[in-house]
Parts: sequence; C-alpha cells; structure tokens
Amino acid sequence: MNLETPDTEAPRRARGRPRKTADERDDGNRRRELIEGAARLFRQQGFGATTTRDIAAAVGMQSGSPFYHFESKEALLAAVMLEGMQGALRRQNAALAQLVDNATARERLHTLVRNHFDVLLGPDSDFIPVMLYEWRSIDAAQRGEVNRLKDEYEGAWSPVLQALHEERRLAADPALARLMIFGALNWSAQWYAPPSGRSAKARGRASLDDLTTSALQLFLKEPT
Amino acid sequence: MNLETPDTEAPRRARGRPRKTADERDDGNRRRELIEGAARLFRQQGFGATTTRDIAAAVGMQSGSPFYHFESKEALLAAVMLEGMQGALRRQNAALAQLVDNATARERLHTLVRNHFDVLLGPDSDFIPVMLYEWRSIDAAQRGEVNRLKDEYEGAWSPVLQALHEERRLAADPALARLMIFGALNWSAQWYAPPSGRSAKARGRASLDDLTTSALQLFLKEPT
DNA sequence: ATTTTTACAAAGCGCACGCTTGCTATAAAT
DNA sequence: ATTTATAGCAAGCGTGCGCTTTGTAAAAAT
Repeated sequence: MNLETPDTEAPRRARGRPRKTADERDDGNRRRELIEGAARLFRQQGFGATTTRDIAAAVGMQSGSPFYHFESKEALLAAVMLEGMQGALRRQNAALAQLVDNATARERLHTLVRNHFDVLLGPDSDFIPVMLYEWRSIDAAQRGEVNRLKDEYEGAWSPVLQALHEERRLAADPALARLMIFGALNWSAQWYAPPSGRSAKARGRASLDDLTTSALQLFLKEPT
Repeated sequence: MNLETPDTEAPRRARGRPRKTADERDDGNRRRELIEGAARLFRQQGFGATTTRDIAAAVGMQSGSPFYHFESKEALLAAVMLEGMQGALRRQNAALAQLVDNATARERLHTLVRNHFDVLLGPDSDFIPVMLYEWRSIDAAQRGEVNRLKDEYEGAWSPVLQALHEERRLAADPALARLMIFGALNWSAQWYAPPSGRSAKARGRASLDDLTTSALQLFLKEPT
C-alpha cells in the first residue's frame, strides 16, 4: 500500500517546461482545427462513413496524429458536440441579454428562433447538426456533459412558451409544443440551402429571416 | 463478336425447376425477415454501426447468407427504405380514402397527421425513421425510386395546406409550412416513448392521439 | 429418374480502418 | 547546458467487416 505518494510532500520544484492543463490545451493549436474539420466531415458524410484518416488529411496531418490530441474517434465526436453546445448556449445567452427588460414573450421567442436558425444553418454551423443526427454514436459516458448543456439550452425556451400559452397565443401544451417546435426548426438542417446570389427569393431560396417569420406565423396565434 | 446469342432462337425447352422472377422472389421467404431485422437494427444502432453479421444473426443465418438475397449491405438499406415508403404511402392512401367526400381541410390534415404518427411511431415502425435518418448512407443511384414515393407521399399534403392557408387557418407560406410541419412530426422519432401501462398520461407519456391533437393546436388558428 | 433451381451453410479472403509505437524537431523552462 | 514537455511524423499492427466461393440438401419441374 501507499505506493503512490510519500508522506513528506517535498515541494518537488519542477524543472523544464511546465505541463499545460487540459483547459490551456484547448486554445490556439491544431486541436481546434481537428474539431472543426471533423465537424464538417461528420456532417457531410456521417460519423460512420468518416475515417480518422479523412479527418487527418483534412487538416494536413498524418493518419495517426489525431490520436495525440484525442484518445479515440468517439472522443473527437464528443468534443465536436461539446464545442457545438457550448457555442450555441453562449450565443443564445448573448442574444437574450441584448433584449430589453420589458420585451414581450413574442419578441423573446423571435430572438430564440432566429438565433437557433443561425446556430443550425449559419456560417460554421456543422457542430449542432452533427450533435442532432449522430447522437447514437456516442456512449452514455460521454453524453453526460453535453446533455446538461442541451437541457440548459432548451430550458430557456420553457418560460417563454409558458407565457405565450397563458397569453393564448400558443394553444398546445407547452411541453409538447417545445418538442415539436424544436423538431420543425432542427429539421431545416435536412433541407435548407442558403440563398445564393441576388433575387434569391425569386428562386425560392429563403433567408434565415424568412424562415423565422414563417416559423412564428406557423406557431403563434393572433392575440385575442 | 456475337459471342452471346446464336441467330437461331432455338426454343430451349426448359427442364427442371423454373426460375422465379424477381417479383416472385419478393414474397413469403426469408428476404422479408432480413428487411425487417435490418430495419430494426439500423434504427437502433444506425447503418454504420450495424454489421451484416448482426443482421444475419438477428434472423438466424450465417454471416454470408444475406448476400444471397441482397447484393450489398447498401442494397439492403435501400430495400428497407423502399419497403417503408411503399407501406407509408399505402396506409396514407387508405386513410384518405376512408374520409367522406365533403371532409374539411382540417379533417384531412387531422387524418394525415394521425396516420403519419402511426407510420413513424406505431407498431413495426422502423422503416421510415431509418429512411429519415440514414438518408446519406445510400448513393444517388438507389435513391431515385424512394424519392419518387416520398414526393408522392408529401405531395398529398400540399392541397390540404393550401386550402387551410386560404381559409386563414394556416398563416405561414404553405411550402415552408409543409417542411416545418414534417420536421415537427418526424422529430418525434427522436424523443417519443410510447405510453406504458395504465395512467400513462399521468406519467407524462402521451398517446399518438394526444400528439395529433397537440400538433393541430400548434399549427392551426381558429377560423376568423 | 434426372435435371435444374432454391436457399441457404461453411469457410475464409482481403483490406480498410482504428489505434499503437517509437522517433524527432522545436519550444520553454531551469 | 540541460531537462522536460509539446506536437507531431513514419510505419505498421491487428482485426472486424463486407463480400466471395464452394458445397449441398431439399424442392420442383420434366
């Protein structure tokens, strides 16, 4: 017993380059490029159809090098999801913070929906779709933290929908309504193609603002 | 040249067991069991995470035997999708045919939504979710026929939504509304757990009828 | 009785893919 | 100057997996 540490805590003055913490390692190195490249490939081809060699090649590495940064392909997927949820939550909180204090429930929902479309379909929007459609591919162990963030993200919608329900502008049960609304929005990742060039609307390509308008029209009633 | 067939078409009186046509081969044999087993596994684990050995074992075959019935794993996936869309379309047409001629647009939408939930979440409902969430896994060549059926299935919703729009019970643009409504419904495959035992609603488990009611409440306005 | 087809089982090929191992150049600390 | 950690590269191991090949018992026709 007691193989690990002597009782006397000798200060062990460290020499050489100090070890970075896991947090510090997250910043400006190739790790990020790996996450972003993986997110793009996972979205385009799916997790199963993407090889770790594909990912390495996408960022200009040799085939084994990603495993210096991530202990497994699955851990890389988990990092993509975690990164995505953190970003989404950050942006949602920022959007809500910009609202005036006396904003109506309708205005709050508009902000939430518009931000969600941006998270799903805007630039650098590979993370959340991967999370939504590759959920099965990570095991329960790594799902925990992502799930917490997801609950927090979705939880912000509940009081808004509850208020709209009380205003009689949302007829359905708020809990089911939230699920269905997320479905309607998330599904856009399957069909949305961003408008290209001018007169995009004439060609049937809607903007994210158009989508937001239509979504609110679809879900909300006129006030009585 | 001319290695394939002599000019003289000798009648070639066939002896022995006659070859079945591809159509005949579709009926009461293990092929169906393979499709159903594959559908269940593809839904539970995803296409990429399901091995052909898993599928063979699920129907009590040796690992190579499925390839007698399907030329590739991908062809098996395509068969699952085709089977699913054919069944969905058949059931949708049957449900619509049971409507009285003077049914309102609202009644028609109710029928479509209720049937769609049944196709998605009812018994033996693995086919369509697989189609929705493993779309990327089949190549364009095999997507054609499935796509035709899908267009036909979704097309039946358009005149109904158009009519509701004109009745001012559907505010949003019908084309976008259709996409969002399918999203709201299809997404239920991700979260729905069927009610179990008695007092299911008390435990927060909704029935497919409950879902249908909530969906219509969410999408439709009171008549003006 | 013979032939032909069906519906698999049994065995295994070949390789792509996840991951490991060992090495090295550079950077940052003492 | 030396030590220690970083960020990979280079090469390959092992194996799981899609698929092939061969065999063969039963069925269905002549």
